[in-house]
Amino acid sequence: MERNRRDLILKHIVEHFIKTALPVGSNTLIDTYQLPFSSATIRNEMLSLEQDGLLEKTHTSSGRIPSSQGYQYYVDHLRSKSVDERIKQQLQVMLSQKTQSVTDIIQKSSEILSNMTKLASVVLGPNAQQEKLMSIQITPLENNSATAVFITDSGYVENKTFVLPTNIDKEALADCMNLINKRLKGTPVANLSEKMDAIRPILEDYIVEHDAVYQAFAQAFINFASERLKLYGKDSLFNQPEFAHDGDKLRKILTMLESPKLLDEIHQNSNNLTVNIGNSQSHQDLSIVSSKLKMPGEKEGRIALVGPTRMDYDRALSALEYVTSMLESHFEKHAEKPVDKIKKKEKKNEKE
Amino acid sequence: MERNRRDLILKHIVEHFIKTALPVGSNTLIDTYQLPFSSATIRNEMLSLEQDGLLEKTHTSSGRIPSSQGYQYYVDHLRSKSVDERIKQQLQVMLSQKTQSVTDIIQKSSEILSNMTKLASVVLGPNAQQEKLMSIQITPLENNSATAVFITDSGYVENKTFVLPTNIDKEALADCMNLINKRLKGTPVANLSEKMDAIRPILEDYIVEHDAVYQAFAQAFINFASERLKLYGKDSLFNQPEFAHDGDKLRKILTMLESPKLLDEIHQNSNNLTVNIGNSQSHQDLSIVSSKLKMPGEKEGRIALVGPTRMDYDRALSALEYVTSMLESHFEKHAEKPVDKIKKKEKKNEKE
DNA sequence: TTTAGCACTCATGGTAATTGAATGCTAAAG
DNA sequence: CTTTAGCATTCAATTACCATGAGTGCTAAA
Repeated sequence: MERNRRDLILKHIVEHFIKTALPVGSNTLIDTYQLPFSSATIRNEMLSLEQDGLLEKTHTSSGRIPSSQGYQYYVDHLRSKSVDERIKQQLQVMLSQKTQSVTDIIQKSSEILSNMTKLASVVLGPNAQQEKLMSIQITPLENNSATAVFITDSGYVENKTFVLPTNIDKEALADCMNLINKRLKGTPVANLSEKMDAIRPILEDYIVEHDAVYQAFAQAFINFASERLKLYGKDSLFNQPEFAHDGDKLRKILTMLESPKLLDEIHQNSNNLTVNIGNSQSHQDLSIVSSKLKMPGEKEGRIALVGPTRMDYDRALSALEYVTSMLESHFEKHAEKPVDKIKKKEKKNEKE
Repeated sequence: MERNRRDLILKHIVEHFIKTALPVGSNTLIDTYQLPFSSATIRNEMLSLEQDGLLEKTHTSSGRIPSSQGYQYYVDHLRSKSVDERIKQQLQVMLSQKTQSVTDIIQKSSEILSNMTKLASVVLGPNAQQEKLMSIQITPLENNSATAVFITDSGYVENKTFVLPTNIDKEALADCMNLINKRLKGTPVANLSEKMDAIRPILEDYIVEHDAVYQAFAQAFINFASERLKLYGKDSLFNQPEFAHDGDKLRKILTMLESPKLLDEIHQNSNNLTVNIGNSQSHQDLSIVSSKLKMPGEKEGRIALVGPTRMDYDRALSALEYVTSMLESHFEKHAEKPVDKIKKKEKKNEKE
């Protein structure tokens, strides 16, 4: 009973503060939630909660706000784990659309998440370093140039356009491409530069400035190394009152959102679901919740929601859990019973 | 003589206001620039300038700030057209590096511009609608999926990953790809959906859910339509005093910067060099200067600098003009005398 | 035509004075 | 032993007020 009241009060404080962004006092609490205790009782509990490090005061005679620990406790024991019906709906509608690529789906999911939670959502693709190069294709364009397209086994595409001599022999080009393809196919991205080194002598036969080409390719490979990251709903953060009238803070956060530090922080987590409340060395007033996402082909990515420490953890976590689990089962389902898109000519009659 | 003084005063007011972001009064003007007139004279001129709509007051007894017209007049007649040496240097260093793709070069130029002007720089690629499809390649990946890569004649690459049946026949896939390739190669992006329609009956031979595939491809083609846009140095704007302590305004601007309206606005200009001072319906306190950029292959893009109405127009315009003209001549030079990257085996001896 | 002088305006910044939401504590009531 | 009522106290936030000074427009003299 006692424990219950304590928890109840903490829960209400956290949730009320999440809504209002204002320190919450004993009377407000009673008035809004019609608790069957007196303000004094609440105050006593709050004092105890504060002594245990779950609450904080902004100044001597202010209401309480949750501390990081308070949030953590709330997340661990108190949140209601209720998934917003609108998210379920939207996700279902989205997933029911056919002909979507994996990245399309993830992107749209991320947008839904961002819209519904009013948080910035970050998608971290699988680490390209572990992927294998599937194909290199060089396509001659008009005007003395050619585009090289690199594809990894998970379907990640990187491309680079080069200027070529006007009188380039197409055969030589094709030869060159075949050579490179043969040697590099299947190589993990991480070992690409190494392998490039090995072909270098052979390259010299085809290419005058083999050093230049080497560097150019190496550059393209480095691009693979940069994490594949998408950021959605950055704007949502603007509407958070804690940032609205503090241009300075807002600025810091926005720059931070695009810094690699954030990536590191998210990427380091390998747990299924992680919550990072204000611990973020990158910025104090920021919290990150993230979830692992198994993608087709044994690849693993992460989806994260980033927002102010005072974020609606219940909503964010529930939504995140729901979305990732739905996505995973969707991917599984479609791996087993794939959409019959392409068939042999002979199978035509099986249609429908 | 009179006209001269008037202009001189206007010039100083504009430039001083650009520096300080503070309304500038008669005394300040004399003190800072040691003008050989009395404050009263300046005041008279300022009054006249105000009556002509070139200056404004923030309140009855404040100094003057330039109006949009004032800026416009300054841009048209008063600016010194001096190019910062550092830009020349940086650009030269950048261009001297070999093995850079066209987009690399443009991107880096844009970054230099943004750094040097402290403005956000926007790069608008050529309108993909006018480009022709050069090649469609479908690469089967592991795990029942395949990536389709579309390349236009200017080297723009679009890709899409699909899930495929586990038991897909590679031959059928190759056939299908060859068919699509044959029929679609050379088609302007704008006519792509139309042409797709034509192949539809043939597609049915290969593909069960030809409608799904049709839609999927159509979707990819639509992506071409979306302007190819890069935004750099957004952060630079944060440091502008007019936004620094007005989170609300900053928010509006940032959202605006990523809205399609901006694109439209930039894209509608076809002039060599355009200045858009506060006219922008998208946002009042924003100015856009943009310049046409001829890219290799008769393609045209635009580079724009976006910033507060109170931006250093001289610096911005000069830098923009300089950079675009340098880029164009660089592209021309390398079209005529291209880097000899690839050669036929037989030509090996010509090396160096 | 220019300038000196002057009265006037008004944003800016600082210092009270006031308010009120919250607290902690004590002592009584359950 | 727990809860509650009552009360003095604290302190952020709001408001009021005043002084400052940069700036203006206007008039009259140079």
